[in-house]
Amino acid sequence: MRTSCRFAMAVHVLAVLAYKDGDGVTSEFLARSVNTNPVVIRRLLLALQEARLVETRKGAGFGSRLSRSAARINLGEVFRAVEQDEAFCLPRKKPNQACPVGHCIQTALAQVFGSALRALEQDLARTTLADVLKMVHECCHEPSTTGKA
Amino acid sequence: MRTSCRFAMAVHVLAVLAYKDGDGVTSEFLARSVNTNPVVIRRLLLALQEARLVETRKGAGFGSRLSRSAARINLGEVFRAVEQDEAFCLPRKKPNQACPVGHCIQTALAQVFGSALRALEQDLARTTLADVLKMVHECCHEPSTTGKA
DNA sequence: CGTTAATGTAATCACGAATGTTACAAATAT
DNA sequence: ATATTTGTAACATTCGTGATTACATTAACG
Repeated sequence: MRTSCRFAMAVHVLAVLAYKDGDGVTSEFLARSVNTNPVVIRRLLLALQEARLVETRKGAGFGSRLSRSAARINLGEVFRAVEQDEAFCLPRKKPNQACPVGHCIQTALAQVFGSALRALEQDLARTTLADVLKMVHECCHEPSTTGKA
Repeated sequence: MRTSCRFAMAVHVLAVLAYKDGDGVTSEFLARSVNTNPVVIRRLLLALQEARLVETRKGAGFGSRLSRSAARINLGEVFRAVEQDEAFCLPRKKPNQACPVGHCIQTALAQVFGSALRALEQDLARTTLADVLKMVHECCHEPSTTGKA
């Protein structure tokens, strides 16, 4: 399985917004933290806006901030906001409809995929953005960051 | 999220082998059902062989068959056999290490991803290849396949 | 107002991963 | 031996994604 990086980037962006706790953060600042282009960030923010996870304002001195507290945003929502298209993909070419298995397999796979996706989202929903922020803080305050690994 | 098609193809291939119940099936036959090239199938079969899900023999009149009964193969195993590399991907470029969030986010994400992957595989493990075969049969024997939906 | 700072968005490029294809060596049944 | 089939290398093709540039739009602030 290969996911797009959008989910990872989205969590990163939201973690920065949580870290900045209410201050407006520009797409350029976010881009420097993620190490990418501001336009990529803005595209991502559009999806997060639609899902009502962030609020964005144009104009001097603004940018984006969380629209709820970090404790009330879970990663299941983030996943849905950002990976709306089908998570599992089917082969490009349609299977051979003359073969009984080829004719029916996609229906069967749809069921399997649907269930797996629900399980995935449910697990993600158990972690909130506040949990992520806590992990970040713990990692930052670790005494030795110079170990060999 | 976008997965490769390998998992879908693998389930399709295994379903055909289950359908053929013990007979040797050639990569060419499988390729016709999946509607792809035999070499693609053979590459997939290599992974399934390593995972001890199928047995393959060279030579005239052979091919591949399941190495266990369909009821004793679950889709979690198939997923692991075929999607061995990291399911969730991180951005290509490393985040800005000077930013506290950028410095720590990957550790946090690794935990989140690990848990989500386990949940995904556990859900897949609840379905066996025999279940898939049953779904295929049910779909084939449905009286009306001509409905508008 | 006009200036400045920011987002929204279209168009296009670049890159990487996956699949598709061809070709041929190696193995095995008959 | 011959025919059949897999294993595998090498290369082409396709496709999705991220990166980049450019510019219109919006909004604060003097």
